[in-house]
Amino acid sequence: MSRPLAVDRHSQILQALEAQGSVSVSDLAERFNVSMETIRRDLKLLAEEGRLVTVHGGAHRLSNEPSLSRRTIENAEGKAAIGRAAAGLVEDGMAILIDSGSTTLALAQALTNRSDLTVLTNSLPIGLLLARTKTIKTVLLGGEIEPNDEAAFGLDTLDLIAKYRVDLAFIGAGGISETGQFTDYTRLAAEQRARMAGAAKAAYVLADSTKFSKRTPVPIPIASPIAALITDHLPKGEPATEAAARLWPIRLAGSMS
Amino acid sequence: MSRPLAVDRHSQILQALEAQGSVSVSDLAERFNVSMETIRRDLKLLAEEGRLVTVHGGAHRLSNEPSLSRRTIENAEGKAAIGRAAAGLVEDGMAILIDSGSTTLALAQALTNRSDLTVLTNSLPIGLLLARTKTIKTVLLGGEIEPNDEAAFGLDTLDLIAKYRVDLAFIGAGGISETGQFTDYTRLAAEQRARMAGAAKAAYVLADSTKFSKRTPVPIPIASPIAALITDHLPKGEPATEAAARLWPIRLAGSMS
DNA sequence: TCTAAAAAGCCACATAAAGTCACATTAAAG
DNA sequence: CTTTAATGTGACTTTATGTGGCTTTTTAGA
Repeated sequence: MSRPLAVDRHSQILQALEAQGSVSVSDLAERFNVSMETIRRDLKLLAEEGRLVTVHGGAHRLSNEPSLSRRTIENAEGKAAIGRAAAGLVEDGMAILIDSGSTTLALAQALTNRSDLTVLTNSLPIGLLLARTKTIKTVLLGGEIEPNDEAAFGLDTLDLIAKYRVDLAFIGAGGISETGQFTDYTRLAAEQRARMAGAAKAAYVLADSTKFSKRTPVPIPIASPIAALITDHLPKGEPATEAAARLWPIRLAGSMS
Repeated sequence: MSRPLAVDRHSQILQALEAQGSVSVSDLAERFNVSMETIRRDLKLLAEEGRLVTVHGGAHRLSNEPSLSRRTIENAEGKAAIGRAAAGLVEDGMAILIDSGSTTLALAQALTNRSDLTVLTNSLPIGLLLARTKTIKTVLLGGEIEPNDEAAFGLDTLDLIAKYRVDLAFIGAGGISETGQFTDYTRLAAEQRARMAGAAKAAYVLADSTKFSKRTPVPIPIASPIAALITDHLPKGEPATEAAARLWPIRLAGSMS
């Protein structure tokens, strides 16, 4: 008795997944006349290759993962405190620029009860949040959307930044290096954040305490000195903490309720 | 006896939430033939992931914004049918432009299981939806955000549109005049939609049947002839229906389930 | 405004489907 | 004929769902 090829089954599983979005172990076992165990082994294999995600009872396509919302949870309290502190710097009538990221999203949240502001941002969640207040004029800096950040990056975004001049800019960062420099994941993102800082009369960097122990590859080439680094607290013993404290003025956000 | 996948239920709950704004535990329990307790556990899980908020008796969207969501409900089935029909025109590898609006949002929804597409849009919900697929490259046409439309309009948006050339454009409309012309609420929006149509090799207008009885002040100055008007059905007796049928090729979207 | 019935939520426990792992079996390859 | 990779089997564990008792919230009537 000849045995059907396993690879055929694998490609058919992927095809079914493409068509239906999800598949169940029991259905597949019946369809291919193999045991559920075999199907499970198939799915496990394909999952290790990163071609699907297994769930109880079957598997579904990768996608629709709440990448941003999960990050939002990390040190949510500290970020909220930073957001409130940063919001305190914003005066009525100002035009400000808010970078993408979970910490800057906390700032946007803190601004929702304000009015008579113009906010520029490249972040979709921030844009949506502020536009819905209907009291804050919101400008979205368009461009190619980076799914993980849920924000726009690219040539178009850089072009748009260059067209505006704002009072304040609030910039995020991927991490802080041992030398106290702000760093980012990609060359493009680093450059874009630097340009954002350059478009404002005063630029603040928002980075919560977890950033001091994160290293990302690209330094953000900030041209003009920043007004302050706003953070929730300074982790002791980190080389990044002391280096940053020597380089930038630091504002601590009281992380009370 | 095999059990249906829980993840499918979860995504359907989220989808229902997207369309209706809120869902009730008892309705969902009946719809999926599971106990209310199971639904509660689902909602609790999704709430912990930050994808909805639970309330007594059910759940609703976070950031609940009525202006768009209410419109979304109006003739939701017809719009979904239009979305599916329009999605059928989109081939792999294409670059397309999707205008803002509830009807075009239905198109975006129908495209979420596709890949190898580039989509340009000025709508924040559409941009967010498609970017999260991670398989569709999404470009957001930035500009000033109009809160009611949750989309970008303005000089910046027009500039960005001019920089791109796409295969297909799908345009919305505020209403249809007695002479069969598409109309809009503001001069700017009308101009912008016309430019969008002009940026594509072929432009389709998506307008559901309720639009034939709506009159909005500004005609959309479409320069090149559109490829077709896609609608769910043609209301009888409306002067706009007959006028539009004389002016544009019409595609009817079968509004089956 | 107060109060009682109804609806919804919560929790602990029961159960069946799904998953895991070790081992047996079988077909293909050398 | 032996080796190897794939698949099946059965014992056991984990997960998902349902059920019933009890608490909380909502609603409606006095």
